[in-house]
Amino acid sequence: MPELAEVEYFRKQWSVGLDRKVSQVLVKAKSRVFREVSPKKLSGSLTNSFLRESFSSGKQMLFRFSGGNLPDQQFGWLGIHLGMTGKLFHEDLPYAPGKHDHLVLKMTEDALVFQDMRLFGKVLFHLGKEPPEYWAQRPPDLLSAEFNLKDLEAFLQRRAKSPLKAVLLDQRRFPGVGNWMADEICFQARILPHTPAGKIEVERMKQLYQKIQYVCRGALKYVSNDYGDPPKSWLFQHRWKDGGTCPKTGELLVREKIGGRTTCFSPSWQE
DNA sequence: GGAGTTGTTTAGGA
DNA sequence: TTCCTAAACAACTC
Repeated sequence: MPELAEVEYFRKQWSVGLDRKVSQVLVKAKSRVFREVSPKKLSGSLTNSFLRESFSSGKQMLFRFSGGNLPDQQFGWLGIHLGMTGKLFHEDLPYAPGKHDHLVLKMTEDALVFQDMRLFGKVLFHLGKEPPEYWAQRPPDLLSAEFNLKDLEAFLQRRAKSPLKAVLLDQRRFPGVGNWMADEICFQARILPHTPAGKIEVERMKQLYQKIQYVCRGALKYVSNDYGDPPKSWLFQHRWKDGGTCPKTGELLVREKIGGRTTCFSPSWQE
């Protein structure tokens, strides 16, 4: 379930390859994950290069390579989006790619693997001194100072009629927020997910702003290091199946579709 | 066998 | 035009 913190967890799985040489690049060339890039160019460029650095921002990851076949003074920038079921992991060599492994970087001692069962993920590649354009234009991180209350307010006004839940899933403003985080934010801020974004009053807006940061920080703390779960006091632990109860009131949680996505909330707690 | 699934893009309707 | 919803993408599990 790759949202903000899961993406950060997966990014770190490839850190064993930092400053190691890519001895071989295996690609499943016809895979849908290469729909926006030439797998040949990617594997040719990265073979014999060194993994230097990695970044994550929202649900996007970027890996920087240099040396090897790459032109002098230029970097290879490998972008990965995990979609619904993508994962990054490392395995000891020798490693035989499985059915859903689309990209494998064989390093000195490990294989760095991108696996994706449902193929909603994608691979991007850019050659140049600077990161690719789409990376430069990504929206501000929710835990950065650039994400402020005023902008939040303005954005909710712009989508005044949409349910808050649907608005929170918009990656252009809430990078990294996925289905469970959107529900958790509504739960922690005590706002019902169907509430039209334009109908949230000033006090609750402040609460919402704080809880967005609280949920992002908590998710990173609990999930990004070892893929652990958030605490029992979070909706997260109770939301996945019918019959779960609210950790605040003990009442039955409600599950329904909002904004096209399964949404879980506690009616009396979130009023 | 049918329904549901953690994400994003697009087509088409309001 | 603008904004929103539903469908499509694909392959698994329950």
